[in-house]
Amino acid sequence: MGRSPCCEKVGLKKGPWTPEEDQKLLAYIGEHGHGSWRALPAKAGLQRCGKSCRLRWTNYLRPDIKRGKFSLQEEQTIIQLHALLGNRWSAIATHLPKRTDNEIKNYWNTHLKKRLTKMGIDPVTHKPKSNALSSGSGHSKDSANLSHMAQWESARLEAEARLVRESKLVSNPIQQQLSSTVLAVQNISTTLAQPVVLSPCLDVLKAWQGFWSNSTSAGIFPVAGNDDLEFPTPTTLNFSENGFPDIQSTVELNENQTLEFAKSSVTACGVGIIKEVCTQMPALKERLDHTTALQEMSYSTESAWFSESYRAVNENIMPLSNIMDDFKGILGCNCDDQNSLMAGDKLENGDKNCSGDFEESNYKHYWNSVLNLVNASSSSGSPVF
DNA sequence: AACTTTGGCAACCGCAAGCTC
DNA sequence: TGAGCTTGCGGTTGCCAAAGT
Repeated sequence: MGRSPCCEKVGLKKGPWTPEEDQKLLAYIGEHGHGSWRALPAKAGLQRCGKSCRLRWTNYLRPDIKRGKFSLQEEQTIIQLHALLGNRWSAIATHLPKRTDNEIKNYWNTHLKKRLTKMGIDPVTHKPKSNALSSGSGHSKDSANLSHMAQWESARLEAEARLVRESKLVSNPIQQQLSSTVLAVQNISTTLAQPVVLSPCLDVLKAWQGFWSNSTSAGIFPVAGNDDLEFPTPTTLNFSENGFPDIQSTVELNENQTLEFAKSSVTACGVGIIKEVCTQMPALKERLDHTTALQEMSYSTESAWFSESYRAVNENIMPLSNIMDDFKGILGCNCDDQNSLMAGDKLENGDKNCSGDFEESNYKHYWNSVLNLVNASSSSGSPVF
């Protein structure tokens, strides 16, 4: 690839920006917008490369940047998102309005990472160091499940961020609908800042819940008996008291049902996680095809992708039980005990919990302890912080 | 007061993905 | 289709000021 270096020309200035340079850059962007960054320096009369200008603008000069000390809320958000996303600073930054990824990255490296280390928590794994070292035989599966949790959440957050960006640029009915969906999902995401760990099953299963609920209310599936979430025979998709599905047998979808599922999935949890679901299920992806009936949803690459995916489910009459098994396998959780997880009940041996509960419980307790320490130290001036 | 170490942060570097032609 | 270009991202560096000796 003949990629030309950014600052190949001799004579281009590097290093700290002067107030005069800042003024030139601000004035030019204020009047013309940045346009092509590569062409900007010459037009603005700057002896800088375009990349340097872009960095200066995005990390310092942009008017919507909040500077100064990070609030406790922001710290909590960073720590929790980092546990889920790792060093994906741009994704984390989307949840911290007016903070740049560079600023968050610096703050993590200079403050938060050290704090966690002092607390005996591995800032990479977010586990107590002793646990991280002794993650032995019995927990390997749990660790894998936890990894899946992080991957799912990561994919979802990235999709959210992408959709938010896109929604600012594109305006069509589907995008607007997605934008509102993203906002709703972000509201859910903000609960990450609370000392409660959301079950990784939540969004996916909400999609299923929404799907079945909408399908029955829309008459796509006949409802025998009542309007609640119980499912009629011969299908045996049941919902527990907390409203989460327990698929026990095969359900076949026609194209209309598939479309309804797609729509309700978007409504329930956004496109990103559905896409990730299908990514995790090669059987779906392998059978992708095109269909005019579902192309009405194809306003964006992602919606097209996932509508096609679910058409593939339809065409091959893939048993939903198989899909749900895949969900469970990916998540490592059957969500039978959603309430106890959400309520923070202590898990004990013998409980009917999913395979990932041990790790999830530890995870939850970890967050609580982290946040308690953060809160305590901020109020008492503890040397820990 | 002079020197060294540490902390904080802006900026740079290189890679990769997406876009355009 | 693929080369070249643009942009975004994450890791790293280097400068400067504060703190420590």
